Amino acid sequence: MADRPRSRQIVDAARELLESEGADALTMRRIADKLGIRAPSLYKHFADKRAVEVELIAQGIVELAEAQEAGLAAEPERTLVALGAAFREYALAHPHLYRLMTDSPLPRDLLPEGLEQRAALPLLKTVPDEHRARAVWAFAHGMVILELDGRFPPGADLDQAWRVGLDALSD
Amino acid sequence: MADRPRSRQIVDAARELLESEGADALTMRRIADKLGIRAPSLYKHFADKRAVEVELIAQGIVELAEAQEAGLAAEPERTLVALGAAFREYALAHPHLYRLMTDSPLPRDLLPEGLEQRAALPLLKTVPDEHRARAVWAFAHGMVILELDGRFPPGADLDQAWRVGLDALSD
DNA sequence: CTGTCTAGCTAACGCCGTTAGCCAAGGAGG
DNA sequence: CCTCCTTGGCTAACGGCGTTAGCTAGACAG
Repeated sequence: MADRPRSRQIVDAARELLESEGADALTMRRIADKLGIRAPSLYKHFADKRAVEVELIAQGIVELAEAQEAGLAAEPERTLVALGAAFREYALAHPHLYRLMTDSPLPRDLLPEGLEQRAALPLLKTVPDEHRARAVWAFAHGMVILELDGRFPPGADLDQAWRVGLDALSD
Repeated sequence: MADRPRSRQIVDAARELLESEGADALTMRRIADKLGIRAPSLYKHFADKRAVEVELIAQGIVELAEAQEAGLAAEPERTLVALGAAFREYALAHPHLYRLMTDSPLPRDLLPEGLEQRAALPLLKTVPDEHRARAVWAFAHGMVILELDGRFPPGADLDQAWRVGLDALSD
């Protein structure tokens, strides 16, 4: 269902709304408006709003993984730093999407099989120990989401915090 | 306004709803129901729903700081471990409140003066370097929110991840 | 020609936060 | 004692939300 052309258009419209105006703008009526149809018609293509969101979440997960892989490829030494930089850069470039991806419990049953492992690959390649990898993930996610939410004091040197954190978690 | 007795009752009702049924249950009508009044009457006490939420957020910040201080006091060695344990314990005990506290950009202008510094004190006492302190905060928040959102693989040994992370960030 | 499926539509439901406007009770000042 | 103002309720309503029910125009198959 989700790969029919109309469904793609719906997801594309949703993504545009989300990225340009944030989560509040992501409503069924607004999506339909963009396509020149009425909101109830969307339900011919998706079971509910959550199903549309899940598509966006899946997109985000894939793109975030790709960004990390590209970061690794571009800077084969200092891999953890490259990984962290790519992670942060993607999140800051797509703040609303990143928030959507992480705001709610992961809808595992609705996501494509294997997506989760795929997303974890770049990190696990760089940090083979699973416990340490989880610590790095938590650190990176924490840094990004606190930055997105403006929780650090204005003017705080976040580059430095990233450096200190990744350095400590490196060895 | 917020310290008048009726206002306290409203915040108490809101907190009960939030903690027992989650954010979806935190509506002006549900709050009013609990007090045997109608939703519009709440606006005699609070400008809008966000103002009620801000009270809850302020409560959470204070309690989280107190929990960390108590944790430190109980285990004066291995301070970072004590701090982390207290942090995690509080968040897991009040998942919906913790989420409310961290889901949105911090409403600095609406919070009592000095609250933010107060909240940071236990950590800064333990980790004087501000950059390292921020890294620890990000790690702790990341661990907690990923755990609350069920993002770690089921069965993952999170105690171990906490240990590895805090140990790495310790020195 | 007939039937079925697709993808649109309108109308409506029950929520939500919020506003406008009314009113009863109580205390303050003359 | 009467008047006036403030406090804290109320009802009615608005515009938005996700969603459902039920209808229909068109394409396409047998």
